[in-house]
Amino acid sequence: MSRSVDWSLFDNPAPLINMASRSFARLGDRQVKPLGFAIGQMPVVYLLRDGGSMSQKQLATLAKIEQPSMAQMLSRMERDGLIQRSPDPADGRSSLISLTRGAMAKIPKVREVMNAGNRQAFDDFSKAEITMLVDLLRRLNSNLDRLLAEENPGEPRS
Amino acid sequence: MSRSVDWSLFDNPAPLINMASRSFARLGDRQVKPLGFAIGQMPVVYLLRDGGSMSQKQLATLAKIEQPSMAQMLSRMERDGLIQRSPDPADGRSSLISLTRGAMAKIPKVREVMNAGNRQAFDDFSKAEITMLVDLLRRLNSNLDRLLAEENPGEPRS
DNA sequence: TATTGTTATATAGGTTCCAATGTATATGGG
DNA sequence: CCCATATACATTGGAACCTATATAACAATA
Repeated sequence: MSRSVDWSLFDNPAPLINMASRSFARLGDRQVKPLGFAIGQMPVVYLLRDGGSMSQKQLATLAKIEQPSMAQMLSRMERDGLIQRSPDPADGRSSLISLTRGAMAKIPKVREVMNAGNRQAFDDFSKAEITMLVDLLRRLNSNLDRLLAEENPGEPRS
Repeated sequence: MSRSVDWSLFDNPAPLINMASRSFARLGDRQVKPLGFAIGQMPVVYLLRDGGSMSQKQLATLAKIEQPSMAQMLSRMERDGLIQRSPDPADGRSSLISLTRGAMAKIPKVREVMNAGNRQAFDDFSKAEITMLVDLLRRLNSNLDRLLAEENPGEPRS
């Protein structure tokens, strides 16, 4: 009677993707937490890694998360001494965000552990298989973006 | 100078998977919210869909989320009239969870909209490509599980 | 039976996401 | 110059995860 109970629950792409996403997050958090970072902060670190600065809006757009999520994350990063804000001389509403020297100094180690973790996760994958996976995921994401944009009466275009 | 800024951020599998997971969640939420469900509740609905009942622990294990996450979700589902708890006659600590009649009645429509959404997301994918994607994801998940289990001094085996 | 350990839930605290809304600064047209 | 609108950011509230503990019932044993 419990024949198909826990079978097809993880046979579809969506739950598998959700599962992988959570596992990556847990694993990544373990890797970068000793360095004082969280996994969700990686896009910000990446975007500001060469000492540049940009507005909260830019960061949210490039990292593809909503502005409130970015605002919340930046306030935690500021609290933890990872970023600093300086008023934008050209626009009184916005401030320019950059990494602190302490955060910059830790970037090499961050790259290192992240790369190591990635290698392990794709241990038995051939280069072709990784390429294939990335390609399929990119197509899937573009489909999903389209669906989200379509059914969202919000912003048809800019 | 902004040559590689927003390029390689989404070239690796992990961020692509995270992105897809979030998109699926948003899309799924839109689809099942009119029916009174949330996307995260789908595993519970699936596991109890034929009127059976099980403990919170079983649900958490089968849905592959932690027990506190399940507890929190079940309390929301109870609040929303989707599930009911009855004391387990055989064990005073646990209660048996089952779907309410109202929730059961809505399952066909849930299946319908979920299937439709899935079809759209994989619109331009061949059957072989979906199979390939599922296969790659399953392998990835098993690698990730292994990594999480290894580095976790917590539960070696059960 | 009293102690000790295990198990099922519950609770607390924190992160990352979302939607919706408020606030303050720019900006462009009358 | 003033007002309407657009924009940048902040705030609120909620969902779905996590880790770490507490509580209470059960189970095994000394």
